[in-house]
Amino acid sequence: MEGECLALKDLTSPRKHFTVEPEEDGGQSEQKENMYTERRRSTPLKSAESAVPALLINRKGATPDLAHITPIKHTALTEPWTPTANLKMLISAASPDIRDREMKKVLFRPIENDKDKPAIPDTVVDDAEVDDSCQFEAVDGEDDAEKKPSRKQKSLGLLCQKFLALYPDYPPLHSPIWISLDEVANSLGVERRRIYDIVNVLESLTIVGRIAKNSYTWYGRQRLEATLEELQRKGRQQGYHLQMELATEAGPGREDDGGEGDAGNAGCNRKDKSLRIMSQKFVMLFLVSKTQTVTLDAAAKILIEESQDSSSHSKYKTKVRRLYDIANVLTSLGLIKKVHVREERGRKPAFKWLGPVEFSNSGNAGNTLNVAAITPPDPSARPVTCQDLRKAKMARHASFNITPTSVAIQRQVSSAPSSPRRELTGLPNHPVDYSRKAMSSSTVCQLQFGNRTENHPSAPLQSNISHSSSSNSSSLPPASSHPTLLAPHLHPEPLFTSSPSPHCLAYLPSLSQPSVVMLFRTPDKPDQIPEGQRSPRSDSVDGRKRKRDESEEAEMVKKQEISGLEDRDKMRAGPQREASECSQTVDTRTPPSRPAGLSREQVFSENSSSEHAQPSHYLYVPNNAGLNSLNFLLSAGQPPASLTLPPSSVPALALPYVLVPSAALPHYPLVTSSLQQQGSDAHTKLSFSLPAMMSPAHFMVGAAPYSVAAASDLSRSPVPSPSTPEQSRLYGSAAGTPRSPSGPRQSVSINTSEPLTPHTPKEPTVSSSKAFFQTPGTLGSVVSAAPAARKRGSAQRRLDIGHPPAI
DNA sequence: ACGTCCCGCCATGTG
DNA sequence: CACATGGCGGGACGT
Repeated sequence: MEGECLALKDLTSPRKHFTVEPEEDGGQSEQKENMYTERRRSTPLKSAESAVPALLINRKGATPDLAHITPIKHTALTEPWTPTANLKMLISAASPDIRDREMKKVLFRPIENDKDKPAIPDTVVDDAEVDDSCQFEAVDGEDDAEKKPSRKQKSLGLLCQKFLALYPDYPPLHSPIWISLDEVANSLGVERRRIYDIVNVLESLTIVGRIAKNSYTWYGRQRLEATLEELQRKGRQQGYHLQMELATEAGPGREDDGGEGDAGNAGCNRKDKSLRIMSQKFVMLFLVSKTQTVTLDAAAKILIEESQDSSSHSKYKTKVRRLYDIANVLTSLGLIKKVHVREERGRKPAFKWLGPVEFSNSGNAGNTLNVAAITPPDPSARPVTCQDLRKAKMARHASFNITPTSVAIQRQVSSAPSSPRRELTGLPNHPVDYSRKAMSSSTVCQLQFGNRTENHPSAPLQSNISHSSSSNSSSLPPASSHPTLLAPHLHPEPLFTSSPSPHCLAYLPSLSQPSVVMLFRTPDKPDQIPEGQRSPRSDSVDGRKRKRDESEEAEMVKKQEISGLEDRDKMRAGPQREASECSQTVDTRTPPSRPAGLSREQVFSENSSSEHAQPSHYLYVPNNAGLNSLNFLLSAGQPPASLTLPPSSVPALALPYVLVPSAALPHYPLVTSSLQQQGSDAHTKLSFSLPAMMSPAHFMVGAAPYSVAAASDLSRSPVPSPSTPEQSRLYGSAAGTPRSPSGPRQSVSINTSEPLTPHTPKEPTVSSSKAFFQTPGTLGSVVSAAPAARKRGSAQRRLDIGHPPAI
């Protein structure tokens, strides 16, 4: 026993955390509870404690128990519990160094980062506050553990640290580490209930994957980056960034909006509310946030359907509670830290993201990248689900709730590590890099990025939305936004899968800051795009597209189901890979000025050509100009669109792309439409009335400094609209503006008018659009399989992947 | 007094 | 039905 325990301990704590942490912490911390920092320290302590056989033993019983318990899991590896030893081994094998470094990084980073953060427009984060502290007491050391652990000592954050300490951040790929919840609970001396809380959050980040009933596989941080990237993508698709803005700024009240119709979403199953999902959503908020700081309040509101109504007040409280649980775990992971944001009203508790934001993943060369890489890589990726946001918003009307959709969340079960992931981001080496921040500030410009594309059918599938919702638009406030479509995928599926987004973004780094080029690709229909772009020829046809889409969807659906049933991993892998192409397109460097656009465009298109994925439209934002000046390049191909377009457009046919001044856009009304496709989905989108545009998928804006731009993407909707070509949606969101209070962005409307573009050097803000979003989840449901609905239960997920719970 | 959030009841799911 | 999960919120702890 002891040995065992010890082993664990050893493994865990010692090396990594300790060393590093202490140092840092000391400096800063003040008090907060669980910071990762603390963790570091605490860990040791804890570990000690826990380590101490006594503790464990106590709880659970004799050592034997432990033995019993444990055995199971590790077996896989080789030995049973002794495994601890194994673990150690693994760990060490894993390259402790790396881990350590990482840890260090992490640890340190935060601090640095914090400082960086510039002020934010609206909210300011107090740096000062930030501290991490370790307070926990780390202090006490060892012994006391037994003593009476204070409440803090029993905190989820600490517990999580202990948990994390048991396993290597980067376990060897081949040898999976099995985790038995019972064992862990025993070893950590806590009730299983608590372990569930931790594991659910970890699962949401693909740090662990569920295998079966009481067993999980430990993935460590290997997949983390990919997962985060995926979450970011999804978050953007969902329009969370918009929401964030709204929420942030606006007070309570209005944020909403949203939703619309889909309605569907509602399904709130247990699962929907699960910690896991909530965790993903919460993380998404950080990833799409310009400031990377999310207040609890905002998060709660966004995550709740209704924000704060009175009625919902209790909900709000509950949500906040859960967010604390999640935050504690994330803090332990070193992904966030607690800060306070000053707002008009006063200060609010908030959390700042310390993890990577930009995944540059891809960074690779520029562009390209592999999106594919991204997605495919891990199977495990988490399913995400997000959805809800919109719901939340929508919530306002009760009506929305009505439909539930199912979600299909299935969880994937385990995913095997199967595919080799790509490195997307360089994971391999260093784990996470938190560097991004730096980047943002300094580097800036290049964001490269990737894009992904995917065309893959899968996406479509997901997309489906409930029909019902579709109608929505009317229901909503006009403005609304709803919609985006988002991909339905969201939820249920694993991120990856869905993820592949349809669109590509192109970011042109080269441009100097100010200028940005956004490429929109139509997600859905890849086919079209390519064509259009390449040659002036028109493109095609909507009809065709649609069909395609539809068909694809159908396929997708099937796939999903299947996959669900089987393995998600597979799914992911497959589909995703395709995506990659888009990314290529961009070059990093493109010429700066706007004009360049054309050339680039082509470039892009070509690259992308590979599949369909090419961007169909480009949004070019000149440096100086703000959104105002945005020009849209539409591919000539677009069908109808051209017509509408203003002058420039006209030529469209002839030209591959049409540049549309932003100014012109206004003329075109934005429309939200929901489309339905075949039965299944309806999407709503925002678009200009112009036909032409496509739906863009994402665009990125690069701007300068600070980080990242926000991107928004849109979703994709595959569907062509029935009648119109509305393909385009816009969104706008751009990044950057610092807005302060400013604004009101209109929701839907695009930013065009707004200033967004410019990212100011300051911070990027997101743009305005808020809009839409929809619930992802709902959509996801696409599948609709009805059957599942009730399943929601936890268990099910694993097992059932396939089902959709729809409600 | 208030922000956090532990604790564990008990609903939901599963086998 | 027993067991596994995990939503949920009362109310305690910390400050």
